[in-house]
Amino acid sequence: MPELPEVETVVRGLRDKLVGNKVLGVSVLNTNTIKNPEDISRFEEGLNNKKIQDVNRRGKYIVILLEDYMHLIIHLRMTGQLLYSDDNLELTHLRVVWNLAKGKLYFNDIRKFGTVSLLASGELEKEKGYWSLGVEPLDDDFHLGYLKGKIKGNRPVKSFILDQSVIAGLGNIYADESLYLAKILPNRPINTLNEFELKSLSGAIKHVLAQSIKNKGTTFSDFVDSYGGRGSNQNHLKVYGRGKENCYECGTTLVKDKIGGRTTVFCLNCQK
DNA sequence: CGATAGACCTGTTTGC
DNA sequence: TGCAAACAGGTCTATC
Repeated sequence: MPELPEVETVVRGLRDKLVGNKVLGVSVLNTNTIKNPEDISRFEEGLNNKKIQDVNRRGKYIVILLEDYMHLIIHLRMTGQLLYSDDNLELTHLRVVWNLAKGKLYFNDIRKFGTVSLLASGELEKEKGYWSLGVEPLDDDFHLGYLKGKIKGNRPVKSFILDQSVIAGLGNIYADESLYLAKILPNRPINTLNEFELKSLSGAIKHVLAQSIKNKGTTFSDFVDSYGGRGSNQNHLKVYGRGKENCYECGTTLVKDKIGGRTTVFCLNCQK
């Protein structure tokens, strides 16, 4: 479900409610949600009476920083939801609950793919996906030079930009949208893109992500913000989910194909 | 090194 | 209508 804009929307909603708040206790309802289940007692007790100092996002990871440099690292994967409420919520797929001095934090996840781990500062490399993340695409250091430095081999440009060690937080929706906006075919080998195309691509990625954050993310079915609200960016998508429909720009039937194992939609006329 | 398939789960949509 | 297959925003691992 959630890519960078959705995770950013969740983090922005949580920050005010969590920073300065304090963890009183944790209930784990599905042990497999915890990344190191053998360490479950440490997870359940390690946060008691710890103050929350900050709530941030890195790629698609949510990072909650607590006293003593403890990091609560949460990945929503496909259907995870992180909800805050002052009242008791009845949730059908509840996996973890944090009891706070004020309110509660709920991790709800239909498919159980989501993960939560508790790590000290010196242990962050244990979270391999987190540790090896590439640049934040909305930061200034995501630019032509960065992309050129990352290019090797000839894999499809779509696989390249979905690689989290290249661009942190880009997922299937915004990869397709960015390639459409940049007018580049998703199966183009990455080493055939010229500088102009790489520049348009990085610009398109920034534009598409920023627009979705403004719209509070894309909601098809499961994504909600930290209060259960839906995003509206699904009303602005140009290609994702529109296979066999007509291109808004030229009317050509959009093609749906598999690239790098992921469903991909594009316009054979607008994209070169 | 890269590409591909399968695994992890549950719910919804599609196709015969 | 009914049921089985296919599919879904994401990673991780094994295998070639």
